[in-house]
Amino acid sequence: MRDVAALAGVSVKTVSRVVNDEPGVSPAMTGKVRLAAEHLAFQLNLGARSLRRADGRTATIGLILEDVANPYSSALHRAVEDVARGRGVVVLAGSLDEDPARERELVTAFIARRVDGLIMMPTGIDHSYLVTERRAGTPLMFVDRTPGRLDADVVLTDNRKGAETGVAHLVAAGHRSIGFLGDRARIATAQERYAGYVDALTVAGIPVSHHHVVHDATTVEIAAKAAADMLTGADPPTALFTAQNLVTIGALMALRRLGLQQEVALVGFDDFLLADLMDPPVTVVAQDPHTIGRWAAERLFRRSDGDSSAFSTQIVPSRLIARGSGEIPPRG
Amino acid sequence: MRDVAALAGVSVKTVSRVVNDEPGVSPAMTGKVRLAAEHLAFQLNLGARSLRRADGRTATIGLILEDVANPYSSALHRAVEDVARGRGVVVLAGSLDEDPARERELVTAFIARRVDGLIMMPTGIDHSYLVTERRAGTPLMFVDRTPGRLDADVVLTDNRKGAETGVAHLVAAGHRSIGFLGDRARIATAQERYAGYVDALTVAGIPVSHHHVVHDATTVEIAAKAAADMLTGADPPTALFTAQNLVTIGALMALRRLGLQQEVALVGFDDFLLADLMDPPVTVVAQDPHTIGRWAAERLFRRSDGDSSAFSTQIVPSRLIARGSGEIPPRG
DNA sequence: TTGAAAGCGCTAACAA
DNA sequence: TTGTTAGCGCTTTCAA
Repeated sequence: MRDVAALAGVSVKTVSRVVNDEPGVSPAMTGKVRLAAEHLAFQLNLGARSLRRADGRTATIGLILEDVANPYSSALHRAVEDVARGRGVVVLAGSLDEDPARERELVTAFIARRVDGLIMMPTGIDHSYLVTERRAGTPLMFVDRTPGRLDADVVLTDNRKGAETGVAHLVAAGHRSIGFLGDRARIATAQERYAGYVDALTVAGIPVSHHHVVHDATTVEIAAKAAADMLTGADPPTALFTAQNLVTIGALMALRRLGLQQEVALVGFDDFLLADLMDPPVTVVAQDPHTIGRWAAERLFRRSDGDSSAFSTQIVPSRLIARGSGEIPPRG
Repeated sequence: MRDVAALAGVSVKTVSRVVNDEPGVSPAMTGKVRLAAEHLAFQLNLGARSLRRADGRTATIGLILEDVANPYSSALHRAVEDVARGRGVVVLAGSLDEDPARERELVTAFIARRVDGLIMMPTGIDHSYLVTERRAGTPLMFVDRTPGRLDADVVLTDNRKGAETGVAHLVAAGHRSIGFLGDRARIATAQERYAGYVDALTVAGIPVSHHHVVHDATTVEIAAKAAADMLTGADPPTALFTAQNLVTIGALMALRRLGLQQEVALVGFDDFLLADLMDPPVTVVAQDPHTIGRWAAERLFRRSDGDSSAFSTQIVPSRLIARGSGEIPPRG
């Protein structure tokens, strides 16, 4: 910038004014400065700007996801990017892998770079350490899960209601014996979805059979094994409700191997690519990561703009998509 | 930092030394400083550091992808993140959407934040504008596609060889009439894959029939329509080679609708989630986005560390995964 | 082993 | 309308 000022024969402050489109610079000056800037391929240093500016903004936000490569996280990422782009803000992204230590590392790394805000899918049970960052002026938004020991803004899927809808759909098809397969039971979303399953059975007056419930199916293989065991054991269910993506896939593999894919009904929580090309096409309760990301980003920017209303939880509705697997009637 | 110094009763320089683990500070001083820093919840400002430091490093790199939400891009993203994490570097990510203007915006936004390097999937035909940035000291790596009008480091899939392998696999199964469906023909990767298709046919002594070749199937629907037209037209092929992910899905939809999924062989370029759960499971030529991302990041950091060897192109091999659809023999 | 002074590139506050 | 001065938080340089 000094070089530009020298070449244009003006002061640095004038260059700064032109670069920032501040009013009160004569067209002649503006022209000279622009020419010189062009000539020297001048690139504004935003780091230096944010160091000096009163608000200290960096026009950068941090996004902490379970894994940037998983479909749900990356769809959310894209939605956040789109909102940020509209404000000239860029996104630092990082992956957690369900590791609270990694979460803290990422928070520290992003705070050290003075992000204007942080959107995160929290892991672990205690997020009280974040009050310090928030007090220091960094707005926080939590997505997909509620933080532990911290009152904050959250955007969530209606896990319980969604699961209830999915299970009720099976009940409506005539099923009275519905198996539940869920992932890591310590995760709040998994608990909510199980609660929704119980709700639907309760409403229908069906008792919960514990040999029809499996938690902690943390991988596709474990889920497949659990589903196969349930389906080949005594008193097999006529339908399955799978509470997470990978669990759904595991169950599909088990059904396929047993040749039961046209016999046993299946509703999965969370949509996945090509679900409609499976045989039969898979009925799911679809989450809406795009809306979750958009709402979170919009709210974050409102906070950043000074909105200091009370913290709140926004619930993004899920949607049942009937494709075939969930409409199979119980075997006579 | 000034506050920490005041509380600890030392100079800012001493605090700086402790924070940066510089040698030559007495344990007593170190202890006092750490205590004060802890007490004040001191967070180093990396922006200020990089402004002052001789090398100007920000410990941040930029990653410009086709779309952070697409599976190929996001797998690559994750690989880059993993390499960066090992060096305490974070990743700014952005989506291009095949738009050269957006590419320039992202480059400008990242350069303004003084990233230590840039990894990008280029779009458009002219990247000569980047010589300025490179001369200013920002190393550049291109992934997936070759930049236009710019000599640079590139990491690519062996598109031509991979496509040839896929088509040769169909030839080996006895097919002599193999349809080609590709996406946007102006993209270099699409051209390479088409060249591989021609190579395989040429090697087998099979002439290329132009009514068996469709380019510019840019959406799933267009691909499905093109596949259906080809399969229901005069002289339908007994096998299909689809040169891109979405094209493969379109073809699968067409085969399904026509009830030909067990009759017509299919090999697709690029793997996709659940390909092994389709009926029949889909044979593909799988790319390796993880390796592409890792190599690109490793090379970028070597450049950043001063490696000034000649620019080079690294080719990441693809791999044929036979699952069923590609092994269907031609109809008698 | 410790610290004082200068300055990275920019903008706030004020002066001309 | 334009410029001068100071200083953001840190590291470099050099001196004690």
